[in-house]
Amino acid sequence: MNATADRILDVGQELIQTRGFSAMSFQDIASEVGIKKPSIIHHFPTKAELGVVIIRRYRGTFAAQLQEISEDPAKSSWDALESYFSPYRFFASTPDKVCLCGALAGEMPALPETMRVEVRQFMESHQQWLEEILLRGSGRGEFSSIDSPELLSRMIFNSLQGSLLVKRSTEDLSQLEEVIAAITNLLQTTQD
Amino acid sequence: MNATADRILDVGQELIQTRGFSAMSFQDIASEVGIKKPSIIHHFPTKAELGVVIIRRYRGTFAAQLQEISEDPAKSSWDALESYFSPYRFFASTPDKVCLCGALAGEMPALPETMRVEVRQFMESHQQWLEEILLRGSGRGEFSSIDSPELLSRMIFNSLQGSLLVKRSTEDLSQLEEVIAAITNLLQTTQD
DNA sequence: GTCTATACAAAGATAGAC
DNA sequence: GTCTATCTTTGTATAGAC
Repeated sequence: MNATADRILDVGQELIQTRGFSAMSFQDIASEVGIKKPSIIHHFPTKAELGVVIIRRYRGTFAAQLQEISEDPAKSSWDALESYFSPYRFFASTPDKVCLCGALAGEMPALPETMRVEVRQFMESHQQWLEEILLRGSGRGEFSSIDSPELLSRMIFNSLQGSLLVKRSTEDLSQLEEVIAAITNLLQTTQD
Repeated sequence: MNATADRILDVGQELIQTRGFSAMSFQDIASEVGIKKPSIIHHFPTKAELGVVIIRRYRGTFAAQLQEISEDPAKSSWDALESYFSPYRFFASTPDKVCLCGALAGEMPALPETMRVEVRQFMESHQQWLEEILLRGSGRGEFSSIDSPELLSRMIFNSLQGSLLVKRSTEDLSQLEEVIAAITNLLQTTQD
């Protein structure tokens, strides 16, 4: 049944984002969905395969959104950047939810290789997208002139992911907003 | 025996930094140290208590180093910042080692409260130390004038922790150096 | 202080009935 | 497609001999 499979993916993703892949079990998912453990295994034969499907789905929705944002002629580079911040803002508004791939990055050594590949691709595609937006915004004169978009895109990406990581421990939900403010200042006033 | 307890702490910390607290077991430590599981429990009755002692020790050595750095009259604010980057540089040079508390922050929801308290204090003390260095360096004219040291200290701290997190997934060890370069540029040229 | 032996719980996974 | 029942492994932790 497709609806059940979708529920399993939804609940599984939620649990990874709040507790982590290692700490999440088939039993947790089963209880939440309202079925038994073996029913999950019927849809996803191993935990690793379930993990891979969850990440692929997550990557897919992000990829579609990022493409839409960068191809929208009505959006300035500032708009594009704001759109990119949006999911981080959502995660930051919750006490313990983080980016799916940020959560998985924290337990890379414990993940099966099939999942590590997916996480790596997520990271690389996001950094590349950011780099393109920076390059474009700088070229159009929307952002301050940027010496190295590659370098700056990494700092931005790392600080966003880092904010979610640190937020979980300090429970200070304002950290992300402060990082975004710092990034904004940076793009307005400096020649990096 | 004190030497055994120290070995347990060393190996336990190493395993948390490379694999994570949940993924690490008494068995892993025992094998590495060369003793049996119950011998560990004789020194540290529960996994939570072992975790707390490891974090306290880590916090302690960092606290001593940070105090020494900021009180050294021979060190400029740039020197202090460079010294602060040093352990991150070391972690970044390894394929999968991260800051102990960065690793633990990734699994906060799965940690016992006694450990969460320790992690939170680590994060807060580091951000505060950075803020003081920024304030001092800005006041002395060593750094560019900084509008909000609190805001900037958070971005720097989050981007450093984020670099280690992301490095693990991309296996691109140069990420941290690029972030440090961006921070340096920022403090030299901009009024944040 | 370290060991053997064991208790107990929970994990991922399989077999087979319905 | 979902279930009950079970296997196997691994985890934390305890009891008690040496």
